[in-house]
Amino acid sequence: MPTIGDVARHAGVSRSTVSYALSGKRTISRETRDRIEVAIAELGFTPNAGARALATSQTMVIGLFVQFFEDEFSPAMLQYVLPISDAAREAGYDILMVTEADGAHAVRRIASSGMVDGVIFLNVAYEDKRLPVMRKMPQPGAMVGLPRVPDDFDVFDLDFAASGRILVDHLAERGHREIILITPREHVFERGGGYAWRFRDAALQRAATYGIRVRSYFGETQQPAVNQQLNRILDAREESAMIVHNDAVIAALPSVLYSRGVRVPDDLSVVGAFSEDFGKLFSLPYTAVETSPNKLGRLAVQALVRRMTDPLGAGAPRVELVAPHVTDRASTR
Amino acid sequence: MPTIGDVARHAGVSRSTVSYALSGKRTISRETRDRIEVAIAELGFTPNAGARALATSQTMVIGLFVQFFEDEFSPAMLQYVLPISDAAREAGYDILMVTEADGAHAVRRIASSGMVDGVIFLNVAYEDKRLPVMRKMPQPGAMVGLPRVPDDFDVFDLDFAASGRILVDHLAERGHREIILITPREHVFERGGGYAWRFRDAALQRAATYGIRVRSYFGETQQPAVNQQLNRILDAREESAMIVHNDAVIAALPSVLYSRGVRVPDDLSVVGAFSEDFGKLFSLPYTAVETSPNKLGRLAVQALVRRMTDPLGAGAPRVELVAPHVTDRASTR
DNA sequence: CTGAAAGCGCTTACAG
DNA sequence: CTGAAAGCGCTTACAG
Repeated sequence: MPTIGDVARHAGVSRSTVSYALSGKRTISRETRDRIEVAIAELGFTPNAGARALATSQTMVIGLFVQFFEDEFSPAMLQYVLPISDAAREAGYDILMVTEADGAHAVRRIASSGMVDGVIFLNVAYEDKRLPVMRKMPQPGAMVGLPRVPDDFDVFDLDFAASGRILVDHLAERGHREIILITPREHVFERGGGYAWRFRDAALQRAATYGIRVRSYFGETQQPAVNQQLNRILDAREESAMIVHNDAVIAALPSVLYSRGVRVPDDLSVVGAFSEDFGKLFSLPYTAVETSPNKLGRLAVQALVRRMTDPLGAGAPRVELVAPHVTDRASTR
Repeated sequence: MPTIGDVARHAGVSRSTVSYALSGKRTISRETRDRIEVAIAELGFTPNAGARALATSQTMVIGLFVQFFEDEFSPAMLQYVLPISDAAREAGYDILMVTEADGAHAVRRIASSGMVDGVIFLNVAYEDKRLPVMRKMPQPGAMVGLPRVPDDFDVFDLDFAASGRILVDHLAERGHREIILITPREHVFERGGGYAWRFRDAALQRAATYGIRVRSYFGETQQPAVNQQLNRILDAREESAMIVHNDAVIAALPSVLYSRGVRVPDDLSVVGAFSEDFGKLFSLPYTAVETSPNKLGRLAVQALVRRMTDPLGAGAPRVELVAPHVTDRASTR
């Protein structure tokens, strides 16, 4: 591969002049610039990224730390990854995607070796092991998911508490007095998936203010357990409505209801929390809180880019809980 | 961040000695090694990746070029990404994931700037624009998907022709004489998604040898078109069996069949082509050719790593079409 | 067993 | 408007 020295020789100028022509950081005469451009084109020159990174202390790479849990439903994650990748590219960054099981270890390896200018953590837990490690690193970080101690980082998440309340409100307004609530798996609560209890606790509390009775179940995540559990729950059902905060369960719901001959909303009102894309993927005809993975991912990138390019001007790190928005698909009565 | 010079000073040795202690490329006395280890631990030193890359011409990063098409079903892609990421890490590599729409342009940018030691392309088309660009680059590449001209690259794909045949055989053996075949969208054929016609053409040809009549449809990819089309097809159905080579259609099939009261296999035999994980995700109770994204991804990584670490010993690039394997889920009669 | 020095390919003050 | 030189943080022949 040709180097900047090859280009300089070819164009009959110094290496620094080529560099400045590339960066535009000082004015170059018309003829010199032309000669350099010709040389670059003829040699097919591209600056070496490693050398540039070494000289500038900037890699133009963002580390994206993905965390896959067995107790979660995998397609949900991709919805964050793609928009983040696209938004990063628009801002001139590439994505180093890290899926290592030991997230904390990976963070240390990647960040302290200077492979990235900043990091984004997906699926941040209440007590996330990656955060204390990252705090010691010089790069900034943006989180998707609300940790117990967010300080130092820009944090973005859906307002799950408000989401739980708004769905209870939706059912309460329509006269429902008894509701089934299906939450994430119990293990998600135990390992500190904050979204799980923020949603559930707020929903239960709100229901209490209406005097609504809620029967709450920890939903399954793997087939065939999902269908079996759903059938058991429906066998014992006395409620007129159902709130599903569990991706695997809501994805399986249409076929289970079909097979039982339960009609929505005539026999049962159903609401959930999932993104529009997720709903399309599984053809879900249910009114739901839009979880906005697209928006959250892009917000994280924007905040991170701001902080990487202008550390001082970016101000104090902030926590932004995106307000829920209900997409009415007429699945309640 | 501390540098190797800081470590050397702290340990009272030269920088080269620290480097050799790190790499193990020459013997270091017991005491020296201990002092260096202490210094590294106390300072929290990690070698700078950019500097190392510059000195060694090795980044220990693999470029993963993902291509999302609107006419394909997105969750399928993630099934390749994860195993590839895991396999790469096991071999000591990180993954730079590139989702840029203009794949050819991205390849040039990433490869010629030396950001990666090698590349993997997913979802390779028959005439893939990324390949001619990559051929001019010094790094090796591995493909998932069979291009028209594979030379220079290691290529891995499911043997889609054999897959089409084996499913026809499966139905023929059970006495079916009239079959519905649902293929990928027409646009997939037009833009050169080779897997589409390799499967279809082989299936049609095999069916002809049995004297089986096949009615072939280009399947839809987006709801609600998928369900509408399926209902139309089933309204006009005279066939006793169905081969589905279309992710969106097979995912939607259970609920459509439920809603129509069509029982599998009593009323209709169904076979498909999808991975075990995909089947679980959508609870698909259908006999199918396992598409083995896991295996294909890992094969690509292994071949690439071999070629990156031992360019000469790796031998000539090879094309490996993985033989199909049918997972019987008792959906045929 | 260890060190001094050159070199990887860039960028950017310093000088003119 | 342009160039010579130092420096980024490593690795690795060369020397002893």
